[in-house]
Amino acid sequence: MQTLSTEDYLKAIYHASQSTSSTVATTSIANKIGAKPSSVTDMFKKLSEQKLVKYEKYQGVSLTKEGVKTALRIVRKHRLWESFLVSHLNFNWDEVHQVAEQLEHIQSEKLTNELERFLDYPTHDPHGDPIPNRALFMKSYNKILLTELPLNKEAVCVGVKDNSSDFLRYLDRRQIGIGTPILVLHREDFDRSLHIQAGNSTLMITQKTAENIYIKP
Amino acid sequence: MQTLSTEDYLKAIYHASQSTSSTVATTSIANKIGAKPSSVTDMFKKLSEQKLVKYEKYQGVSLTKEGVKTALRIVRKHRLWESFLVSHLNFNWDEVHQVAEQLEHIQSEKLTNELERFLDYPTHDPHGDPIPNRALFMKSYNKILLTELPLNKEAVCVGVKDNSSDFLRYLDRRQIGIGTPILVLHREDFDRSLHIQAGNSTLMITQKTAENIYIKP
DNA sequence: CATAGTATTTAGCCTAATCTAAAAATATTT
DNA sequence: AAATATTTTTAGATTAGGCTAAATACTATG
Repeated sequence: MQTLSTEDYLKAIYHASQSTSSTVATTSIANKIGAKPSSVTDMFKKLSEQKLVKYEKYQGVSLTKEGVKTALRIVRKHRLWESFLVSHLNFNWDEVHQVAEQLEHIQSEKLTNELERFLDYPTHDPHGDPIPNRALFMKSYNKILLTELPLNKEAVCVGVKDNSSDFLRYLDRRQIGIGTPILVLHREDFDRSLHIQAGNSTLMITQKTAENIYIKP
Repeated sequence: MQTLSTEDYLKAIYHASQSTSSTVATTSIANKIGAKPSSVTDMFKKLSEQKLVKYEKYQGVSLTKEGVKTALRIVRKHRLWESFLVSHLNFNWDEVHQVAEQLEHIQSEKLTNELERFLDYPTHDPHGDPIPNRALFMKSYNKILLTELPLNKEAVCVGVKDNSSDFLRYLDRRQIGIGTPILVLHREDFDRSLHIQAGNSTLMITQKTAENIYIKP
């Protein structure tokens, strides 16, 4: 049984290790958690004693098998709750994160599994991220960033990289969401901005926007 | 903004003060919370500084207006979540308490109010306890204990006093639940046990059982 | 109404999770 | 490769919430 804090650390390490092939650095976790590096070091030691991470001084951490499982259990809950908030409680996809951060710590296997059943076994959350099933297995689309999409090739938006409220509301205003069909009409060599067709409308987006949108051709 | 612990104390004080017309004693809260009286004294001081309770040494505590509001906000969430668990997630009424104890601490006005809407503004939880509305107002039936019901007077079960799993499962086996029509056929003078008709079946219950069932004539 | 018994508070200590400041190790640059 | 910069760890302190043991205040009984 974990404390709130250890769960937060495990989740942060899990996410950080998704983007780094090597071990996860103390500072990167400190930034995610909003704590000082010295506090993170302490926690690394604690998690290491519980055999949830592999930790060697000055060498960063990596999750053990058990650590990954614990992290995935939290990710599962987080994404199920986000789905519930959007599908049944009128939350917008930019409003769910903060509340799900609390709900993900609720301890009840039955609750999680019944929620999943109630939602009819969703495979992806409102941001397009895959939801681990009861066996903690998940399948993600083989998605690519919008910056990689060749001209005039049909594709569909399946996710976002940046989950900030600001970015999500920006996409709302542009009427881009999960499932929106997207076509790149023109790529400006000068600043890598794109003219795209999103749904019915034609619009221009910057490179920075394009590299935060996942699509499936 | 309260911590988990202060919320637990406020709720415990609220419930304790429902059955005591005077102030709430240190020991009674210690028992409810599962802490030592000395810890409770410390917390009383802390809550007093925050003006959530009125506390004078050796005289027990009582909630201030603000304290009552805070407590009711927690009770509201607790009972809404219990309702949700039973009505949509296949929980039995004896299984909801523990999970609701966690869910009641989730901070999001929107979540609470949307949950209430989703459940179609329920007025009572699965145990028959009234749910405070958005304005923290609630109306309870003018219920009485089954021990008070005169012979052969029609009544309906509207709540339970003991919320323990053991008692609730016992009632399940007897097919007594919220809404079950009840009629007292005979009262045994010797041990105050009752012969009652509950729904379609006739059965015998002890005085102890009867004094934990609320009915409305 | 004095005294025994119970309830409450005080004093001092513990643990988890944080912090700051300083020391040590690693990384980078010249 | 030495010097400098950055990252990480250590040491010691802090806060919230809890504990035990001892002191103090209330309550009830003879």
